[in-house]
Amino acid sequence: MALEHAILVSLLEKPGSGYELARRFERSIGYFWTATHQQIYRVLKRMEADGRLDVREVPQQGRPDKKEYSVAALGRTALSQWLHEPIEPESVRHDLAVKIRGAAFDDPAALIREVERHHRAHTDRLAHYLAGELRDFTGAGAPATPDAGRELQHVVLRGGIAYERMTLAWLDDVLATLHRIRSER
Amino acid sequence: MALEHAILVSLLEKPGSGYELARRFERSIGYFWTATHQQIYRVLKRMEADGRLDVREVPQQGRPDKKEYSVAALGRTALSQWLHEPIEPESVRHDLAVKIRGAAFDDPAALIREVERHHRAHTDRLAHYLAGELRDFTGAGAPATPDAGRELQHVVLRGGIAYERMTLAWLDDVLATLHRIRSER
DNA sequence: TGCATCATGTAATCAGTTACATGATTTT
DNA sequence: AAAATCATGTAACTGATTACATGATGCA
Repeated sequence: MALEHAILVSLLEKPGSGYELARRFERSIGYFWTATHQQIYRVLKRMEADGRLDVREVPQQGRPDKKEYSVAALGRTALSQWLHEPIEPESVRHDLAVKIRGAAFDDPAALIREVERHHRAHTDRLAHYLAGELRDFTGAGAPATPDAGRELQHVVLRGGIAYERMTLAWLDDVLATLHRIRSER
Repeated sequence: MALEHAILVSLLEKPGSGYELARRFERSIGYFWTATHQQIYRVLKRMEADGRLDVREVPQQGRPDKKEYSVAALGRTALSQWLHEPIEPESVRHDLAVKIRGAAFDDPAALIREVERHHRAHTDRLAHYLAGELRDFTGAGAPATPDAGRELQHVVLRGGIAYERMTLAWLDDVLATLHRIRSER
């Protein structure tokens, strides 16, 4: 269960409420782990009950009060322990690949639109990552000699960028293949 | 739920038993969708009850009897319908990236072994994919003018190869970063 | 004799998604 | 006046994993 660990990492980087975590899972942390607010609230509650997190009620003006979570000693040791355990290289789940192979039993040309849609989504995501990289790591405002934490954040972001670039190149390949199949029959 | 659809595609390519499907999910289909035999048997039973699959008891000699599943008319239309529905570009779940960011709060150097282990696993997987490509698509025994089905299988496999290559390059980047961090402090 | 392969399943649990629900404030 | 943002949750369901369970054949 890496959601708990992703939450621990995010709260170590900066304490925050369930709502704020849900935001982060749409941004930075969400580049490599997704979660909805429903899931987050449930897990936060459990982790607090288990003593992994501390909560603090923060009254706010002009906004509803929030519960600010931070990592307790137990949470830190849980994370440390997980970091020292080996994990399995993840198994892939790729719907679009299932569709592409399924298209052999249907109309392959009908998939072109869908693949183009995915291409646009990945183009957007890549632009978003690159903007983030410029803002946080390679731009004028970024520190010249980053600490270990920033270096690690950056290498993870570079992974996201490499993934999106690879995916776009592959989607080009898929589109070329679909066009070829359409013109051949 | 793409498991149902992955099963439909696999059974359209070739009918087979739950056991055989479980094998395939460790090989070809498993390149982009994983499932264990427990899951497969459960889903097969449900799909048969829903009329999407036909079953045939096949007596065997020297082996236990098996139930051979094949796609029924209802299954074909279900697949066709799914192929025409748009799906969301998948959300990523990447444990190792969580670990890498978490390492900032622990000992980054301790991750080097783990990353090296992943590197080896991906090297093996790439070799496996490349061997499959040579055997089925680019080698001497492969047909010179493949049909649409084979072309689509090949482009999916090329995606797997591209993914493994990208991952290996990124893991090199991660290792270089971890070594740099270790030597800097 | 013991291990690997073929073959099929149940039960319990955990993780994740979807739908429903509320209510204040701020911006258009 | 309506829509978006901030903020937190419950309930039901679906999907996935882990553990348990059985039994035959074939090979070393």
